[in-house]
Amino acid sequence: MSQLDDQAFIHIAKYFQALAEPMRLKILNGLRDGEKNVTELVEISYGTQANVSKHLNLLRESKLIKRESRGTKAYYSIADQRIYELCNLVCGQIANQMSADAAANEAFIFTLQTNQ
Amino acid sequence: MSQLDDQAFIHIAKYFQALAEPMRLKILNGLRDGEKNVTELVEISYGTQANVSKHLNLLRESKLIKRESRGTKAYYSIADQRIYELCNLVCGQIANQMSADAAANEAFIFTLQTNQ
DNA sequence: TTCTTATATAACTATATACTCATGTATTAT
DNA sequence: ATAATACATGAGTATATAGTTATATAAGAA
Repeated sequence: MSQLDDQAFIHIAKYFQALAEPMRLKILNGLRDGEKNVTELVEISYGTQANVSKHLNLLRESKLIKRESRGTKAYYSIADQRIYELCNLVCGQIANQMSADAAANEAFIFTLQTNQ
Repeated sequence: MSQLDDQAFIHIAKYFQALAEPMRLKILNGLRDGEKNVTELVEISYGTQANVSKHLNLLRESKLIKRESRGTKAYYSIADQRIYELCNLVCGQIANQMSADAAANEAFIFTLQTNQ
């Protein structure tokens, strides 16, 4: 396998890594209906301000979200419309439809096939 | 956010976590054209036998692949046909098409939209 | 049985990262 | 200028995990 491939796999792995954290999924889910500032995201996610800020920074570095500073507040939103496909897959109503012990994978993959 | 949601996010995050590792992506990519045994996967991935075995076990626990023991060999394959969609997204020819410094994210998301 | 091949796993190390607490910085209001 | 609000960030801790090395297990061959 070429070094080119290796780099590709590293890139893609990092992409998934950004999505591999419950708090970050919560945050992305919270951004589904439009931009929110940090305080709002803290409330939604039941996290601490410091921790949410860090996750936001990581998501921004991963190009999943973008930041716009207005006054004293920082508004975050999905960076790229194309990401909505993924955000739908990951954060959609699936979460609500799922029973606690039903495999999340099932719902997730099912949605991947049918939602497009 | 309900505890139900929390559980869902945890499940989905674990799912992504399984994909968030270059070696595991290599392995999954190696399985695209059908089952392979451990030795073959070791050769493909340029990993050590012990390490590949561990990744295979993790992928199996995540239900991404399945194992079939025949004789002294263990053959692994994609566990669920539905996972091919994802495997396509992640491990497809994109890797070859990408230049080393081009953002992997771009190619990945583009494929998500067009590849179905 | 003994040897070889194929795979799994235990012990260990190194690194990454999620989290908390405290503090820094920037913007607006008084 | 001072205070208050909103956010970011550094230091430190705890945990998870990728990797190596060495060993265990299991099946087939000699």
